[in-house]
Amino acid sequence: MGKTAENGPLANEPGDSLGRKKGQLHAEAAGKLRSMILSGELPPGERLREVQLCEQLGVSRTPVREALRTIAAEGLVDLLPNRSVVVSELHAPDLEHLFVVFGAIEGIAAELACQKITEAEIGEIGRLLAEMIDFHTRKERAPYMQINQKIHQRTVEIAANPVLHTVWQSLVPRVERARALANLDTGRWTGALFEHTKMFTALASRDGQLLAKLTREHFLNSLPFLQSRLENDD
Amino acid sequence: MGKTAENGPLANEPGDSLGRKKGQLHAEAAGKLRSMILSGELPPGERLREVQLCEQLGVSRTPVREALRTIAAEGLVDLLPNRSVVVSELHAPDLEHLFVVFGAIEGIAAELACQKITEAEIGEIGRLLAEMIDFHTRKERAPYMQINQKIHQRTVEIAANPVLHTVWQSLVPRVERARALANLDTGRWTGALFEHTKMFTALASRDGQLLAKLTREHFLNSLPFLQSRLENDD
DNA sequence: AACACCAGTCTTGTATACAAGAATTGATTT
DNA sequence: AAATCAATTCTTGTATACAAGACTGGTGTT
Repeated sequence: MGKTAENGPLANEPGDSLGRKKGQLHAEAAGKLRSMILSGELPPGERLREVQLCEQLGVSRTPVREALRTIAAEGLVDLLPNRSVVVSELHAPDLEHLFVVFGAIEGIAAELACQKITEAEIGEIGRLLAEMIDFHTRKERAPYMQINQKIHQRTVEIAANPVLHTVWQSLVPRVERARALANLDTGRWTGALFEHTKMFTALASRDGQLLAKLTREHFLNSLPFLQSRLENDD
Repeated sequence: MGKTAENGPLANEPGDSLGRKKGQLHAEAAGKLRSMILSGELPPGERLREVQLCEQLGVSRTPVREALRTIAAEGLVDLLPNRSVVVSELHAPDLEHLFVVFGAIEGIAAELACQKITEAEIGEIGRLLAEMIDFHTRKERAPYMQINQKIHQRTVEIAANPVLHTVWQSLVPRVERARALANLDTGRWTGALFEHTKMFTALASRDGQLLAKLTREHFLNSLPFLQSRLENDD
């Protein structure tokens, strides 16, 4: 009977050389679910049955349910009362709303970051950008996206405004999901990279006004690619 | 021993004339916890023990834990791994962070509202402003605050961006609490009112840039009054 | 043949039991 | 007397059991 959680992918074996912390299965489950949704493995509209997720994640329903609450608050899934939870849809009009707001948020972050950034941090971002360019030339999309995300995250951290950080965090999963789609277009991918280099120049010279403007444009430029892609799929 | 959930405050009595649906205790618990935190009943830094919350809310640990995950994703509490959940802090320095972000959010709302507002809506806001001025001259602060809040809310609604609306709603309770304090100062009260009239002029002439600027300033001007007041209390 | 109704099944919602990780207190040692 | 360690207690993390609400398929009636 109880064969559920003994050796699932999240279970940490005794000989786990990574020294992974135990506990917090719900956090790990939330992470897993996030990436499953962002990767498209769980497409929009998909009904998520709890027991099925339990089997896939190798944990019981309790952490799965808690994880679902977490990602529901992040807007990745919708909770239907007494019915299955479903992966939330990404409609084209909603996307414009999201990107307008998110661009503005990152714009504020950009301005604040320019005021507060240190030389060491400029160097750090520069190294990340170099890595990202590298992955782009090698056409390795997954690592590229990871570094891209890291640059945006570090910028918000450097802005050093916890309220801003919280708001940003609440929006970023949805944006991340959309961005994953957008960069499937190779032309936009290169364009986005070019914009990033311009943004770095503005950051390095601490031109907050310019960086904010570039940041807002960066998001608005991605929008049409996303929207056209959404129209095809859904 | 099982006396926990039979008659807690969340249990819906048979004679409940509201016809409230059963189930969804976790959602109700989340709502209760939200208002307890926003009202200050659960002050920042407070350690939340699950069983204690269970007794207060009259439910078992399962919905309480799910509710905690929800409001944690909203940033109201911090989840310490294997330790108690604590209400997230917000002191005087944080207040500046809050107002910078909130001012920017309302600034975006202002710009969007200027693009979309109808003549009828301009009239509506104008009437609200007139009412507010009336309450100010009569020194009736509570109704003044209510109208004030209504004007800001209508502006965000007119902006017609659901993402923006959600973000705004997540921040407004904290701002509202702070604003209640700030207007205790009569000088600032009059100043705020004057700013509101200028903001209305900008809105009526659909000058989004100007309105956004005035809005941001409106919040920044309130800040010093609040901060001095917080230093005394906490 | 179409519709309504009922039973069986599936899925979620909640409570509780159990285990493991922290914190605390008291005793023992130096 | 102070510090350290051990044992108790407290708290969180996870699994499972049970109940109640939705879905599905089939049967009977019109």
